[in-house]
Amino acid sequence: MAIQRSEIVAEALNLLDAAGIEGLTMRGLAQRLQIQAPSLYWHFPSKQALMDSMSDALMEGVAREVSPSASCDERILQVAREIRSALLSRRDGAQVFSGTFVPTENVLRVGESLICALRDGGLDPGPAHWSAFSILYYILGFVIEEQGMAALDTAAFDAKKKALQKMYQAQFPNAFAAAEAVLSSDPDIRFTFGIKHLIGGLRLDGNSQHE
Amino acid sequence: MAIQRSEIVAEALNLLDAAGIEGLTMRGLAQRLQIQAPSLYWHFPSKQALMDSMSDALMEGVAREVSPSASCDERILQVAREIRSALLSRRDGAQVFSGTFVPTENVLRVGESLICALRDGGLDPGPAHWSAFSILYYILGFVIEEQGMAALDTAAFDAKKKALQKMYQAQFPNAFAAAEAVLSSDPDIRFTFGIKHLIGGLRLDGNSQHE
DNA sequence: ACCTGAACACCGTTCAAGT
DNA sequence: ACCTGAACACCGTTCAAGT
Repeated sequence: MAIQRSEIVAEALNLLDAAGIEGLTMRGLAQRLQIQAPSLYWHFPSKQALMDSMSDALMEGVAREVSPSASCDERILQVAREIRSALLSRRDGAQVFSGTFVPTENVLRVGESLICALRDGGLDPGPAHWSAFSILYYILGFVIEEQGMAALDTAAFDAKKKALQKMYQAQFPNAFAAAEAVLSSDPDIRFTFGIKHLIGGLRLDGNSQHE
Repeated sequence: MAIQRSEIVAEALNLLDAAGIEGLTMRGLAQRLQIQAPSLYWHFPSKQALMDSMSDALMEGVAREVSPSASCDERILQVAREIRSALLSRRDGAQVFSGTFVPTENVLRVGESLICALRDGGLDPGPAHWSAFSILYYILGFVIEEQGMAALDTAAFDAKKKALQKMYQAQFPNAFAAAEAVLSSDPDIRFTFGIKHLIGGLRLDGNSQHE
């Protein structure tokens, strides 16, 4: 019985979880599927095409039901959190997703939900569109860094801290404080704080813009 | 006469320009330097360490002289443009820079300049700090995508457009319009529009917040 | 239509040994 | 201190051939 494209993608995500993006190899994937590596090239023209499908699959459950009664802020916050969760759900998920723009159904639906909420918030098409990208890039950048830090072993982590200590703290006091925060504060809290601030800056109707 | 670390980094950037991130190999670099690949491991413990140095070198000329007379908005805009230029100055520069946080002098100076401008704009340390990350992530995400699109040959580019056409335009009208814009509009204009809107949302003193 | 065997042209990294 | 030769353990991809 022939193997399904969807099975390959699902198993590729399992391999990603188990071995990280470095360990995501065509040979390793083939082995898990009990086929030979070249067979994969009948289903996908390249590893990149497979990773594009993985990116789409990552967004499978995101923005499925966006509560229409919620405020625009809340809808954006909800979708943003769902995107982050989806990227975090697999090791190095953000790195897989990053890179090239993939105009597939799941990705477009996520984009649509963000832009819709922004438009409902009173933004014109242009600003809504740029704002959606700002939000996506923020999430992607945040999670790439988050998963990158998580991938460091304690030795590498300490090395980073050491490198930072070696800089003159007095020379770049603000950047130093920011770097320390990245290395030590709770990412959930950082994410919520940052995304709320980003949303709060978008001048949507109905948020406390003038206070 | 022994080779300098800085020569290796400089040549690595040249190789990046010539061959892209896929073609950036220790063997290829060694050849350009007229040494053998294993010799590089006396100077750098790993390829990643070399790429960290490349990231730092990319930021070499950024935020060197930020005009103190300019408004906060203008200073941020200037630094943002310098960062984008720096990333664009080498093929796949944004991808090299992306990934792990590198707390080196050039990187910290760039961060410092952004946070300083934000603080001068009246932001408290926390918001200034998150806003700086939002701006950095926006730029990084933008340029990764920009360079990713540039790397597509015309066949791959057309394939993306075709994939987009195959989606029901009516299903995701806003995302569709946004995707079309990414594929066809001038990146310089898109960048300026997006970053200005992002800065404009930060509620700095002295910009037209209430209009 | 779907898969394999064998091969091509590479990788990053280690390590003993050279100078 | 700095570099080499040889090797280890891999890669993505192609392609003729099998079923």
